Amino acid sequence: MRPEDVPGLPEGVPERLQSEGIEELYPPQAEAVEAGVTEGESVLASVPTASGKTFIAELAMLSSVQRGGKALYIVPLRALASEKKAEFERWEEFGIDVGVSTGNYESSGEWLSSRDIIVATSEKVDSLIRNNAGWVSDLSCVVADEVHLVNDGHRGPTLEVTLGKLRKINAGLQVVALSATVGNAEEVAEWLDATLVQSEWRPIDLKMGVHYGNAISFDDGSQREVPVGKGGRQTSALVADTLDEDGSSLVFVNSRRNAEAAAKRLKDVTAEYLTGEERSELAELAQEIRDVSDAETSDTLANCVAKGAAFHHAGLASEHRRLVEEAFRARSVKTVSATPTLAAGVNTPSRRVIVRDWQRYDGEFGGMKPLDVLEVHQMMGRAGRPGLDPYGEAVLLAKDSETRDQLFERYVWADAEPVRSKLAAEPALRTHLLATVASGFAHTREGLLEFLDRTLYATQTDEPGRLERVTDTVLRYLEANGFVEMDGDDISATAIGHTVSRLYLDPMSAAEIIDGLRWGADHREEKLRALEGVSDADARRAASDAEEEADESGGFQRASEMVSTGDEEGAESAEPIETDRTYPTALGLFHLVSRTPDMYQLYLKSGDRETYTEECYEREPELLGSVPSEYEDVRFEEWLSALKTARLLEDWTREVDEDRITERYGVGPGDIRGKVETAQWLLGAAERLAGELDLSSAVAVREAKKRVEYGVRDELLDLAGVRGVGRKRARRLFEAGIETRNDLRQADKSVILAALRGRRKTAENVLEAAGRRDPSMDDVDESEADVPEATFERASERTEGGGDDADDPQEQASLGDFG
DNA sequence: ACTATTAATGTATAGACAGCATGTC
DNA sequence: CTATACATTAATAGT
Repeated sequence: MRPEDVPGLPEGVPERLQSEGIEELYPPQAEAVEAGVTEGESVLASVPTASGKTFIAELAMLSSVQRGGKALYIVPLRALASEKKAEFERWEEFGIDVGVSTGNYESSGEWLSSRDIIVATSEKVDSLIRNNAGWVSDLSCVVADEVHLVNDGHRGPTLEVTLGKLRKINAGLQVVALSATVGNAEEVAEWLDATLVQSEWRPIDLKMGVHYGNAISFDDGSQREVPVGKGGRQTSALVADTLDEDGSSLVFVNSRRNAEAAAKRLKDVTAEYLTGEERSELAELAQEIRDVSDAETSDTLANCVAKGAAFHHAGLASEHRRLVEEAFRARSVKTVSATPTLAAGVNTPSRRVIVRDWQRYDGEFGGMKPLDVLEVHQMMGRAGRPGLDPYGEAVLLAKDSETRDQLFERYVWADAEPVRSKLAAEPALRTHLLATVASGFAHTREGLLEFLDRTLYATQTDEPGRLERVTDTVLRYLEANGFVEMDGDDISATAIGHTVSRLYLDPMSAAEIIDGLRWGADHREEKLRALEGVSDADARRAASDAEEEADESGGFQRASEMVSTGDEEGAESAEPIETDRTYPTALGLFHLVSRTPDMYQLYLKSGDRETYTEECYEREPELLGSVPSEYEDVRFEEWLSALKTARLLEDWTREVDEDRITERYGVGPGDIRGKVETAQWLLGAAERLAGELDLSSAVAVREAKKRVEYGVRDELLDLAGVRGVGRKRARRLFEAGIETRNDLRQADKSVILAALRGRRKTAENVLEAAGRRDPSMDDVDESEADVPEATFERASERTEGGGDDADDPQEQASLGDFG
């Protein structure tokens, strides 16, 4: 089938496709068109990765808009939203507007209702439905990308319920579901009332195989000799072998540490193959990576990248990830060792994919658990760059012939598992039942059950009555916590229930927050009294901490870090501002939101149990709730890991350097970012709840939220709110005597200029943002700045350990990252 | 006695969505 | 109840 044979497309589109080089549709695409995707028919396309699934969706959306409709494209990750948007924007010349809506980004300009194609995550769509976004009922076509994710226990139910709601709101809605090849595609298609288009066809051939001994055996019976050499490392040999043919490779491993370790080893392999030009290109990239963050991870990554290897995992800052992905696509980075992040994320094809680890530790399982076939197939599907490679190679590694046979059996020959709905789990139903009631999809128990009956879960349950039972349990929970009211058969959401639903909170999180804030209000006087003594104890502890660190640190670098910490915490004890004025304290609130099911908690390492047990009793007066008994193992442990998370957030708001935080909590820069973002969201929700329930803590919550947002102590809140001023500049200004926004308007310009390290343009922007009448720095003399410059040097040493020669863009990098 | 190699022991384990109101150099 | 890779430390062999 050729583009001009496709019915229903806007005029000019087939010509445009031909100019893009599309002469002939891929077989699955043609099949989808025959099934009527461009004529409003629902279709489930279950085909391998990278075989033109998105194009099927595009055809459907274009034809739907052509008929006067509006399309929604649901993506599984925020990072994919912008990628898809950019892809769809090439249709703008045909009068098609594209908009994006995710938690952190919304298309500016016109309202989404004026857009023809909207790209959003499933959670965002769910949220928009809960908040009655008008355009939702105008939809004529919805695309669900990676629909097999309904199998995911955490996020699957949202996709499932959202699709159900969209179809209920809009009878006759065309559903185009895109899925990897799964075991029960028919069943999924049936659920969606869609025609199934299933195919194993790929635009580039994929050879799957297992490496064992000195050769890879492929599924087509062929063999390729790849001797392991003296190092005995299969991965190194395979990467070198690919490089001999000028190809890149992607290595999937099962932990962050392994990803980093593998990259460190592989850099010695890749270094051999670099040209001089590549070297200098990579050196530049390495510097960019270092500039993203001053954490150790950043340095390690830069060192690897300089030699042509990289690692990729969720502990990296998103900027890091982007740089690595881009460099890999541009082929300057020769190999990337990655955790599964990369298999799910943006498109990063590679000549050869090496699935080194096919088992992963699973705490619940209690050991190493083999990965799902689907997951391994996703990784292997990254092999082969369209138009560049003759074929892709995906290789598993085996140490003995037995494992080799087992791997062939388990992954190479095997079909993917069936997709199974995870909707009947309590946490999922808690959220979705409340939302279903609150947004008026059902107002009786029967109505709820009827709605649930249309989900995938209902079509595949083998345990009749289970859904009904869990529904009743959840309804009782929601009623007991005051989120719904039941009057006979009638169920309605309370005011607070509506709020919780709209805030997109797990009702259990909301309950925890409300309980905590109320508990705080009840114990306010008593706790404030207990806190009187705390600032001294706190100071003593801080001082002894600093000494300890001084003892164990040798060498120049450590010593300088030590100085910075000691000084910084010393400053704190001199001026105990956090614990004596407000209640609840920031730590108390951080702990509260951290023990919520919406916060992914930090893992307690060995020794942490003791550390945080001690910390817990010291800071007990600040915590909003009574400490669980140490004998209640699980509850106590959760309490402690929430405390650890809270301490990380507290450090962040005490202006502790990023690299100190990563070191202290054993996390990466990306994790800090994630925690900060989540805390910001939850504190925002807490503020709303406190306001709605008339709790006096709303002000304290707001301040804690602001402090997390800017990453500063409270005395900098005013300054950090000025555009162009982040935690570092605010601190400098403050130390130079500029303490408020008003000071920025009034103070001597030379002082300000000096605090901003003599950067005139920056200073002007800052002054303008602060509303100063005469922001110009033209008449300010460099020499006048001499005296305050000295003041500033001291200030800089105090907060940053001195010796910080960072350029403006560098300082701002971390700001932008976290802001 | 001292270093190089190896064995024993310890340790840690993937990922990432959402409110609201505006805007980084 | 289940594993594995890496890092660190202790033990052993070799010089």
